[in-house]
Amino acid sequence: MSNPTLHDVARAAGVSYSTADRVLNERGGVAAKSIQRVQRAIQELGYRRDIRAANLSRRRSYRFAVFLPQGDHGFFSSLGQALLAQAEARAADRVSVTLCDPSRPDDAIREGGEWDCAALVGTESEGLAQVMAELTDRGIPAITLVSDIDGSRRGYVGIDNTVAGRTAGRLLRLAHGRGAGRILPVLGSLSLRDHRERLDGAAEVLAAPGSRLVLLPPVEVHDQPDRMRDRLDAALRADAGITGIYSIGAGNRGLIALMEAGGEGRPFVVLHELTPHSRAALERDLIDVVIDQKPAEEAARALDAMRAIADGEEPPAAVITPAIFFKENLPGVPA
Amino acid sequence: MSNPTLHDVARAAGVSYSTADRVLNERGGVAAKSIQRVQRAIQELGYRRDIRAANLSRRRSYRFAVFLPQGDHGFFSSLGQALLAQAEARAADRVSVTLCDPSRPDDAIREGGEWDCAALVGTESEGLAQVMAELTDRGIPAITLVSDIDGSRRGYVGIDNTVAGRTAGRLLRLAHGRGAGRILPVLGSLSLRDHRERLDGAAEVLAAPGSRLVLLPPVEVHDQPDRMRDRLDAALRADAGITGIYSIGAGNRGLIALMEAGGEGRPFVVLHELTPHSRAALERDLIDVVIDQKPAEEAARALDAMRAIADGEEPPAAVITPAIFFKENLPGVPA
DNA sequence: AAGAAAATGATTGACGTGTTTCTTTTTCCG
DNA sequence: CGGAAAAAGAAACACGTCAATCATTTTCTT
Repeated sequence: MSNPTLHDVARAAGVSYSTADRVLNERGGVAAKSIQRVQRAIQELGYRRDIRAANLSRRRSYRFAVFLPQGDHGFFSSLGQALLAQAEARAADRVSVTLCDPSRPDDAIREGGEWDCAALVGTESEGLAQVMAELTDRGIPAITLVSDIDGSRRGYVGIDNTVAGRTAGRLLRLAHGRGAGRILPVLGSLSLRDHRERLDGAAEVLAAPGSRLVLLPPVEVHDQPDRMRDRLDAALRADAGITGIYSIGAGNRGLIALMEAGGEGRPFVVLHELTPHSRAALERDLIDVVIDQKPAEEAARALDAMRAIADGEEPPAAVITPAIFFKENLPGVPA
Repeated sequence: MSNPTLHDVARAAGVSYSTADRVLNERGGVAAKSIQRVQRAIQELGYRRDIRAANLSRRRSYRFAVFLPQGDHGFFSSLGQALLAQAEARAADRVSVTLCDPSRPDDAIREGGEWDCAALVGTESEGLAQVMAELTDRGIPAITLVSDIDGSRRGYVGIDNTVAGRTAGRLLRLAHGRGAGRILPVLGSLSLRDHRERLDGAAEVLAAPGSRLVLLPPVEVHDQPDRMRDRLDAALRADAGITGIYSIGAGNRGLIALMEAGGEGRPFVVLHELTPHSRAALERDLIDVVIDQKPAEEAARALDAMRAIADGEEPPAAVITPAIFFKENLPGVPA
């Protein structure tokens, strides 16, 4: 039989449907002997519960919360949009997503929210620990996005930031051929785990045998475009030998503006996240490489993982391979 | 109402459930006026049929066929495995996949197969046109994978091969810095559309202003490792100035063997598809870059598209962004 | 062995849609 | 106006599971 039902299982086990159901759904009150017989029948028949029928019956819906920092941050907003778009696309599966601001712990939405799973974007913001505690308190499982967090969580969806850093390092080395150079890393803050990991990854490759590149001490710009512009400008003036820039975090508008003003002979620039700004900068040869973590895919995987958890399964491993964009391989604008 | 049912629609339209059903499923025998009223109600309530309930009711299953060239071709076999694995993962959605050999037109499987949708891997093989005719004949919709095909098909899932070629070109330019060089393209056959597109993409970038690279005439090796090795060996001996190789198709075991034997001072090598061989070669510094079209993702998108078509929807656009792998950013071995 | 407790069986009505059959109402046409 | 045809309604069963209730049987306890 291609698709045995629970009735078939019950028959094969020599018990009633009720008993099979009690075993399957762990309702208790079943003799050990019967449990074994049912489980064996499940094994032998290769029974798998029809999730569609089950969800239909229990009027199941998937209510997910995503705690996403708000504000002027291109990547986060596009991740938010991708999440909402994905939820819309899965409306037939009764998936809904609520975006929450982690920095407002007493958010009304959060008060009333009854969620089946939550996702935390792992920037070490103030409210996040509080949110985690609250979720644990209420027994709501959580995964992390973008950057991992220590603590009890059920899975991580996002890129491997160390690998991303290594990628940047490799690209910088490629761009320098056999020549020497000085690379300036710019990041939001050293206290952010994802930034630190990227920096470490890059450092590893730049320090490897055969490299004639030097990684300078990182500049912290707190993801702010103006600060990015000022600090970077100062650093470039102070050290005329800088041949490469690795922008690890956000605030790249400031970097791009500087490159635009800078004239020819600019350093080789690698940065993260494909946004309208960075895309335009690539096209205009103001920067060289964009490493993108593909918010759309990340959103899809995040919902997959949260759904699996809500269904009581193990979330699938979801390490996203970041995309590398040059001027020449930009994706077509979706029609 | 969050999730209106067809009953709700019927009530809102002031007709019976039967009539609403007749309109929804286009069974005919409904007055134009009623059709309009029902459709308006669907619009206003934002009704969407619950596909799970619908599938449950009609005992729906998704039976897909994939026509995949067999034989000693790492990528195709990993794509095949990925497809089967994906089907297994979606067993709960009643998805099943049958792999067929396009070069055996009288295959027993193919004879008896009743499929809801098919996928054709678009290598211009002999049997493929016949398969397409057969499918059209039977009214089975089809999509293309890996390489597009002209003709009546409902969608394409895979990478943009022209963009992939441009990517290779850009990487080769990067690797040469401002220096000059001669690039040797190696491909299966110029009659294969995907190979041609990749070559064109690379040519475009290598011929762009500022480039000091020359793209040599392509060598055809018909995806065979020994031929790859022989032809490539001959070409490298004939032209000592070759500084880069772009391997567009398969048969890379021959290339890798040659690089291994070749000693130091080898050219910069870009090739396609991450396989155990190419991975090992990257790790051992025998080649430099692998452009991968991610068979697992391709399989997932292919099933998404086929399912959408089987459900009578428009398949989602699925242009996959190829991954670029260096030695430094190889994905971890899945645990 | 009687009674309590535990285990099991039997049955029922959802969930939202598909599908069929049969009846009733409306519309059309000569 | 009468009859046929078209349109609409009503009802039932199915799909596989969940969840609850109630009746029955088995097992355990004293």
